Amino acid sequence: MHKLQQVTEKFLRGRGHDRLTTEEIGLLETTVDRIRDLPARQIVVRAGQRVSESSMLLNGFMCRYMDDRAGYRQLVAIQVPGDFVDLHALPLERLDHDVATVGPVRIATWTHEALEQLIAPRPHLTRMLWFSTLLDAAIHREWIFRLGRLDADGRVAHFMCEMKTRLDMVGLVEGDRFALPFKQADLAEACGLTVVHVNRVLRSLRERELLVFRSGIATIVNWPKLVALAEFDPSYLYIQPSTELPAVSVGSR
Amino acid sequence: MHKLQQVTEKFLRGRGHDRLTTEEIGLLETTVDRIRDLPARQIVVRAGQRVSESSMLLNGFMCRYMDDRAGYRQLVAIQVPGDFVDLHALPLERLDHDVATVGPVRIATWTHEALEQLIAPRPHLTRMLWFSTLLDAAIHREWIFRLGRLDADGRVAHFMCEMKTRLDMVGLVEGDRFALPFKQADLAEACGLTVVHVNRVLRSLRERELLVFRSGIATIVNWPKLVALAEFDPSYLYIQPSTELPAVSVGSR
DNA sequence: CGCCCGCTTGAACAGTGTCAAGTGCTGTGG
DNA sequence: CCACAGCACTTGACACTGTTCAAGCGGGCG
Repeated sequence: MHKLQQVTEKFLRGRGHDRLTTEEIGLLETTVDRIRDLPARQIVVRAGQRVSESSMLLNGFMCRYMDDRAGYRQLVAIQVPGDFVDLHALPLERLDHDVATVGPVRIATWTHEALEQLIAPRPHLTRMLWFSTLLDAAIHREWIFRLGRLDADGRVAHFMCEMKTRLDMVGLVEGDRFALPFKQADLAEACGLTVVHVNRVLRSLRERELLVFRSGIATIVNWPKLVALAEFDPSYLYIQPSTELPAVSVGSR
Repeated sequence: MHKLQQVTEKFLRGRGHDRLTTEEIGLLETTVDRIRDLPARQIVVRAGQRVSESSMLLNGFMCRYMDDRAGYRQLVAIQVPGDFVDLHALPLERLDHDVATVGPVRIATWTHEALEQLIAPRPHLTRMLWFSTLLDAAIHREWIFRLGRLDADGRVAHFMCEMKTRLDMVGLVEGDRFALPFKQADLAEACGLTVVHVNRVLRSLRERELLVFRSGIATIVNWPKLVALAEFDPSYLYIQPSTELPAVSVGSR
């Protein structure tokens, strides 16, 4: 039905020690329930809701977030192409947060029924999916660090370093530039800051010639300095050190 | 070797929809590699280190943390009795953070070899272990919310609400009091604050008659007000709503 | 053309950090 | 038994980071 690797092409690309087998890839490809396009800023899953399918993001950006009492959002995760967006819903059954698109996206969806049948007799595949949910957890931890220990400049810089590195792994960085369909308000929600202050931070980063972010395009101007400001160490992304992969450069440290 | 449920007694207690079978419990009990006592403030795993065993916390408190450039720590997780401390190391193989004891602890350890043999032919057990690592991820997300959206009072209050609720599930709350072998400096590291400010927050919570925390004992004075200040909604802890469990009260909302 | 949304800027203010000093308890050695 | 050292905690004064409130700008789209 779907060409081999059409859907899973970017999944776990460059991550971890281990790899999906060709058979596992084929099985995932053929058991996809459907592929859908969704518009920007659409809520896909509501917190507390029972979930019976999980999706992989093929194109675009999605986010997961929680609301505070005043209705302000705190993003708790960003998903980029190749990420399983809500695979954790398979063991958890319901989610503790909302899931929404940022820009327009294309997603592939599996029913939990199909996934369960697929993984039950396949410990290795199960392990790979488990691993992918733990990558998200590792990123969560780094976000805790970011919010708990970095100042505003560092937070925004760190966020950008992470995005650059993750997008690089799936081939979505061109030279020193990458597309990021975020408003300043979205950055604010990701970094625990106000829009006004994010604006000032971006100006500061631009004036210090570290990074330019304008109209959804981020341009890295001085990667080493940005990394230093962000105290960014990509080891939490579990990037495969050696690589027989198609040229996917991995942001230097 | 170990009496049934001696080790796993508190594991996943009151959590989630599903449950370990008696057989699975027995298998976990009999495959424990060893049980150890460790002193307070001992580092157990270093970030980046290859890990070949995972431990369940039987008594005491452990934490996971990351260091910033200046050497200050940011706690990214607290483990309480019944938690698998570093089970995520099984799929991840190495960890992106340090693991240490807070007070003195007792832990049970399984080799990854044993766990792998155990889970390979057992999809349901695998699922339960996967689930338990995702509970940690859900807590991570709530910590992101806590740090991103709450002020200092709210953060400390939220932290205390979470501890109270989690400890309640494993029977470690007596009335409105529970032991928490934390220094104010530890709270600071968990809440992204300075020690000085944690001290002021604790005074404020005490004076407002919400919570008293002194010499490692937390006393809830006004739970509803504390919960409100913390914007605490325990649904992220995936507490089992119905319960045929031995009387384990679950902090009211 | 004009409106709206996202971005930008300024000024005043609040919350938290920093620095510095001091208190009180506990354990230890004289 | 007391003195003292060390550590956790406490408090005050002040600086600074980030927020709040308010206003203005600019470009894309109906």
